[in-house]
Amino acid sequence: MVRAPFYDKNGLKKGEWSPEEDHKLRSFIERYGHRNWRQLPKVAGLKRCGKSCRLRWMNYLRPEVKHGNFTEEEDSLIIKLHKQFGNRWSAMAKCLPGRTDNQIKNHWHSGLKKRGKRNPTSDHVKEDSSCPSEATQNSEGESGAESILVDTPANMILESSTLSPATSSNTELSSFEGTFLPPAETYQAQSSGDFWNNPFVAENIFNQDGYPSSMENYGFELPFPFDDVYYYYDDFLYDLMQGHLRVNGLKASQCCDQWRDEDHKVISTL
DNA sequence: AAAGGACCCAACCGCACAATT
DNA sequence: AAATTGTGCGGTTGGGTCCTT
Repeated sequence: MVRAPFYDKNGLKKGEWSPEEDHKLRSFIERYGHRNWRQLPKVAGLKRCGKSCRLRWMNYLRPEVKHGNFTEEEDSLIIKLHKQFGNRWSAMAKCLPGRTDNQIKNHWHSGLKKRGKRNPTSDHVKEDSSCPSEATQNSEGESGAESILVDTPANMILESSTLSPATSSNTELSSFEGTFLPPAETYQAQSSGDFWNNPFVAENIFNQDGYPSSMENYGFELPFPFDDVYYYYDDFLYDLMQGHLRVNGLKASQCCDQWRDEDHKVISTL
């Protein structure tokens, strides 16, 4: 159904996502959110580019994404919205809760297009006040749709990078469907740790099988294979440790310069 | 039953734009 | 102000499945 997995010249995996990769990505985002897609795969231990991770999450793994056939109601709404928005799939997606721009685009090209042309006045859906009108669209761009999105609790997951239930890392996708998600503030309070914002505590980062912790000797752990990422390890760690990581109670930034100067041997002295 | 065309959809690519340095 | 980086969007592709002949 989808492209067979392969590795590009940079060693990044392309093509179909394995269940294990899905699990890693989902677990990581549920726990730490997504602030920086480019760094995320490195930290989460995925051999994927950030763009690929973002796409997988946005189009498939997000708990609020509906999987399954479009209803008649949805079909009619899409036809109507297409008249209003043209091929602006993301704008249309904002009016169809649980549907992604990619889903709508695919669905349109796989039949609805013909139906829309064949039966141009067939929409039996009432005027949807949650979507910006043509006039609003023209004068204010997508602002109307944006405000709707941000106010919806389920969409907090999109707007906030820090949310995530700290528990459910093993939950299957289907179990999320229809789940009401509390606001982001609640998640932050419940979360076991915010990888991107708060001082990082070693125990909070998962160190999965197959990803040995090369920094264990220094009192903290990181979740990816040392050998695979060593070429960017220095810069990445430096950024990572700017106030986000504690080693034996000290902010990593306090020892970072020393660590560099002494060729990475410093931390044992702390 | 087999062939082949149509359909479907996940994933990729390139571009544009906003934010940051 | 210019360059760089990160993100989002729309178009396209690859390949599995379904349907028709």
